[in-house]
Amino acid sequence: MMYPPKASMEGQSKGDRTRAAILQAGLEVASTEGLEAITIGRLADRVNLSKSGLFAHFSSKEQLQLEVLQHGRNEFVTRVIGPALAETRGEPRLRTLLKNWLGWNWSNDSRGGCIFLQAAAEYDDREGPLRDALVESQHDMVEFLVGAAALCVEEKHFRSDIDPRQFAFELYALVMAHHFHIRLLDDPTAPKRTRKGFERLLESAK
Amino acid sequence: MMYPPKASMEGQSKGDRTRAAILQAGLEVASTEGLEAITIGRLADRVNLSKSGLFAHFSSKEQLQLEVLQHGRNEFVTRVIGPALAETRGEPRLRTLLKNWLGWNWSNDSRGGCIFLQAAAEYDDREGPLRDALVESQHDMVEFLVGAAALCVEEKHFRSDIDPRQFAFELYALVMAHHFHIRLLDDPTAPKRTRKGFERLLESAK
DNA sequence: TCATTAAGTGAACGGTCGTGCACTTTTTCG
DNA sequence: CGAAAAAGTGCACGACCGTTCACTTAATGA
Repeated sequence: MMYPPKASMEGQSKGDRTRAAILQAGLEVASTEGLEAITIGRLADRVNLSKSGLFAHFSSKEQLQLEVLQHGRNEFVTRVIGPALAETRGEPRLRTLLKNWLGWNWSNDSRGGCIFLQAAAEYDDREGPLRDALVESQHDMVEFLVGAAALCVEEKHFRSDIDPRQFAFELYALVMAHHFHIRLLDDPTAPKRTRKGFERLLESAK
Repeated sequence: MMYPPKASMEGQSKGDRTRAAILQAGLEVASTEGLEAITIGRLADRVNLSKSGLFAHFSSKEQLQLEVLQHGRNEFVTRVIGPALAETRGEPRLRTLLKNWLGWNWSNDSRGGCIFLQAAAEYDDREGPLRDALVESQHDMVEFLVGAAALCVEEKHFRSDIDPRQFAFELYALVMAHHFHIRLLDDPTAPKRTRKGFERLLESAK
């Protein structure tokens, strides 16, 4: 009796805990460097496992990547979508969404990346299950934005002739530009510009 | 005397022609799959050379990538920036710029990619000469946009209180969203939405 | 507690990568 | 034409990759 599982880990076997640690480490790597940058050896070092020890948790590297992506979706729902849904429909929800979305990052340093935007560049030209899963997640994301914009129309926060899909397109555009300016150009004014663009977008929809 | 150089290639040695073919092939690969997807062997096959034969033209793979990126910059200037500069300053120049920008692609199929946006995702977290070169090119790009917007103010096409840098941010945002929707989501309405966003952007600046 | 099962290890495989080198072939030019 | 220089080849190397497998170690539950 040396290292009994802590009470806080109740109901989780050792394997489950290790698996969770792997997926979390994978998400961190994928968010900054991409899903293709995930390497069994590198990830094994990060969680203090041997290559084969880590590999044994998954049937293939692709399966590992798929589960990392799914973990990213879960975390995004928890940290961004959920808080927005808890807000009043219409404009307030949209504002909460953007706030949490811009704070959605994973790395330890101050320039965290987005696993979805990284993966989008990696799989926009490649076929296979990973691309399919990514496309599905981004389709869902767009549809959520469209729905959120449609609610603004419904709640009379927007004019009735506003096209929710066009609104969603332009909102996502701003978030992408934010990511680009922060991460590549290291531009500290990016959040301010993103919010300003957002305000203009809202204003022209009213 | 079997295969004399054609007259059209006058002034170019065989080595120069091979080099140009390599850079062009490299640009095609980099535009769709990224600069990191460039592999000596793959590129050698594409231009019918042996690995070492191709390698002999460059001092390292990194140097090859740098030259491919530079080739991309040159092509972008020729095909996008140039035609815009030939147009009247202000709004007409901006419209020409966007038109050619959206047509800026390199692949054979209908979903050509942009070497800069691909590379942005690849190097936004990595240090080194490649990132430096990319950042410089994108900095220049942004400054060109800022200048083009500033000319709109100067020509009284825009209100005098319009911030050119904010305008540039939002314009680039639309182009990024275009790329994303075309390539990942395979959305044929992307050009229409991009132009609609552009019109709204212009309208709110007048 | 102790046998059963789960979790993790280490070495090895075939494959691809960038790079170096000795060599052959082709181009170039006096 | 023929020699010098340029261009291209073939092979090998060390490093890292994903994956397999026989094995050891640790966790689990009756």
